[in-house]
Amino acid sequence: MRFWGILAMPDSSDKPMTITALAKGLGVSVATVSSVLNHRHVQRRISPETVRKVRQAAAAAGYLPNISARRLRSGAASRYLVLAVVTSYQAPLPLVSASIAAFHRLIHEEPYRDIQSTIAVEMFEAGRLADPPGLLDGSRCNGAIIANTLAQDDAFLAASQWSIPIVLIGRDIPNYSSVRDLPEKTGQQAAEILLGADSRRLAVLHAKMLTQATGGRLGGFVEKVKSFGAEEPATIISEGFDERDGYRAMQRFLEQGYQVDGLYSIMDSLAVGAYRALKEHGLRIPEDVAVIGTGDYPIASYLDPPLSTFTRSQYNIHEEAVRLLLGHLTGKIKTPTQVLIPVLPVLRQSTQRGRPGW
Amino acid sequence: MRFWGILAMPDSSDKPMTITALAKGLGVSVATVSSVLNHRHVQRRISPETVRKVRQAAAAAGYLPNISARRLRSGAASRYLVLAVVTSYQAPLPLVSASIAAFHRLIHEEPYRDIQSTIAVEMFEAGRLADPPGLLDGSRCNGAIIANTLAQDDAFLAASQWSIPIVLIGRDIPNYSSVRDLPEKTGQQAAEILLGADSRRLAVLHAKMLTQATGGRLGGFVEKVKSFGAEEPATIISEGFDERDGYRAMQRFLEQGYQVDGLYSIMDSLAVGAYRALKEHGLRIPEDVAVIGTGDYPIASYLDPPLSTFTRSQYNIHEEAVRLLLGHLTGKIKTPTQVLIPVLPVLRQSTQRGRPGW
DNA sequence: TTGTACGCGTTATCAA
DNA sequence: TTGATAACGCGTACAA
Repeated sequence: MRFWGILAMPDSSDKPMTITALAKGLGVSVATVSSVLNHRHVQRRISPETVRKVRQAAAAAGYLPNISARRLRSGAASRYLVLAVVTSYQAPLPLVSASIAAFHRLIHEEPYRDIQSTIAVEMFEAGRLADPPGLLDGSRCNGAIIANTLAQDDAFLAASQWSIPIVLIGRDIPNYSSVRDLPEKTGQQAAEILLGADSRRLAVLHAKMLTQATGGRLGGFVEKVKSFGAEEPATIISEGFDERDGYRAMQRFLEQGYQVDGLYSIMDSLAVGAYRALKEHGLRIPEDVAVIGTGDYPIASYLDPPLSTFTRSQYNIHEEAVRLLLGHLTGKIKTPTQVLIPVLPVLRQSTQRGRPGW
Repeated sequence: MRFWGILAMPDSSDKPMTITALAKGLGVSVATVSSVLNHRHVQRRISPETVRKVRQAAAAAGYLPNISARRLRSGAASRYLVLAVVTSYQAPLPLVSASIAAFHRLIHEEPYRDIQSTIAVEMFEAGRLADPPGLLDGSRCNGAIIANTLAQDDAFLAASQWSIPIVLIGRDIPNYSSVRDLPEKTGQQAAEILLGADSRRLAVLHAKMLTQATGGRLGGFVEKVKSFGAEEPATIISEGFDERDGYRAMQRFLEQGYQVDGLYSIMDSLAVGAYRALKEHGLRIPEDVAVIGTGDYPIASYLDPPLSTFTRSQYNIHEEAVRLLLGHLTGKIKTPTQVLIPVLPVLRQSTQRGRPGW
């Protein structure tokens, strides 16, 4: 009987298998094990019997190589930067790909040409940014972009000291570099546009979970409507962020008999769902209800009618964030830097109401 | 004189800066440098002067910590698996997030609970999968999912021997595990559906760059139309994959006076653009032109009219790929395994033509 | 207030 | 055909 059984034991306290342990168990040297596991046994002329034994033991023990050790040993490792995109499980994922795309685009540009890098995606439960290990002490990455934090996460950030450069997206915390837009401003503009389209019974559609960005838009919108002296806007709350969520929330709202002639959707995806609910209720856009979204998703201009919205600042935001992070890493930027991205309205047909000829 | 780390020195032969070199240059010990760089100088009671010197030297030299060494040293490192998602720059990025999402979802499920992992995103120029270093020899990751390969990449794969488990998405190569659907079948079904909707002047819309999946759909479609004895379908080729590309290609096609009463779009995103071009040309969907897409993007059912398409197998594909990879890593799966994901039509209004009452 | 030495898991070199 | 050992860069216990 072989004592490999130990290793397959689900007891999580046991150390992961290493080449050394494997070698000891088999009574051979680490060099032998290593060469077999790396297909170098031919050139090293290991006996077939040993090869078999090693392979079997490795498989039985569930051996997996330690990548950090391999990289360290390989030497090339020291030239690799590990850059992390940190986001919450609850956030819409396509936004992550905006950062990844920006990383890969920029890393090939001139000043960063000879940086070798790995992009890692780390995720945390919304509100529990403190959980993922190795972030603070820099044992996971050389630098990180952190997005989609909630208030608790921001508090954690404000209280933490990092040993690696960090760039925040969508919020501003003292001593951190950050990139964001002015969400309150966006909300205010949305209100102005709807009011300017002669809408007076306004409503705002947003997801249950609010970040600093979406919360800011909501706040700016409500505030502006009030200050205009108009009726306080109705609030339509969806479960999640996608089209279906928007559809359901809007449908429920209309079924309850609420009236609306101007709708601000905190995200374009929700507006897509709202479109359908409105149409199903026989309401015409923009004649009966003017609609404006946020984000300028690619589909916005292909909706029927084309959706008014605000520029897709996400792309710029992520790109600027990557630029900041690389700036910090290369020493070109030395102090915390805040970047503000303007958000501009893109007016299409969905808000052309009461203003023929626009 | 100062030397600049990784970046500023164009001479790529110089080694990156380490704390050892830093310490030597300053005439202090590595422990001192390390403690300063990790904010432990207070507890270690390093003199302010030394702290200042170390910080300045580190900044001047462009010192960046070696993450592999840190992870190795931290011990926790040995429990981390590095899992890579490998895709091409030219592929649509949201697909990447499908894999990442699947990883993060599954890694928290029961059998994998105590696996700690890092998700790395590696990208290559389409057709040059051989370029990114460290993939083959397993010095970058413990396992990888590879998607969006072109023919050249597939040839490279067929000829390579890997030291880590690999799962391919969308193609099938001997000795590899893979997950895919049957694209030819999808194309054939699309043809049947359009022909069944009494369309006879068919066209197919696809991007210039074809993968095994998109090429398969195209082939299956054309073949089926021919075998039915109908006129050979017109081919509409777009530059890229997004809505605008679809719009432009379709618009050009219609401007040249081509007639069409049934359109198969290889991807839903292209169909979104085609919708607008068709409407702008005064063509009604589905009365004048039946349309069917592929992918069941979330917006498909919110288009006007709702778009017929094929199930969004991407999600299942990526999830199954992750499952396979984890299976290989944990030793539960020992031999190359091929998984086929069925692709089912989702019939909505855009193909309800000539069949009132459907 | 600072320095020395060890070990993390690998692979390559040299020796046997 | 195989084994012992150095080295990769880092952080820290222990020593001074």
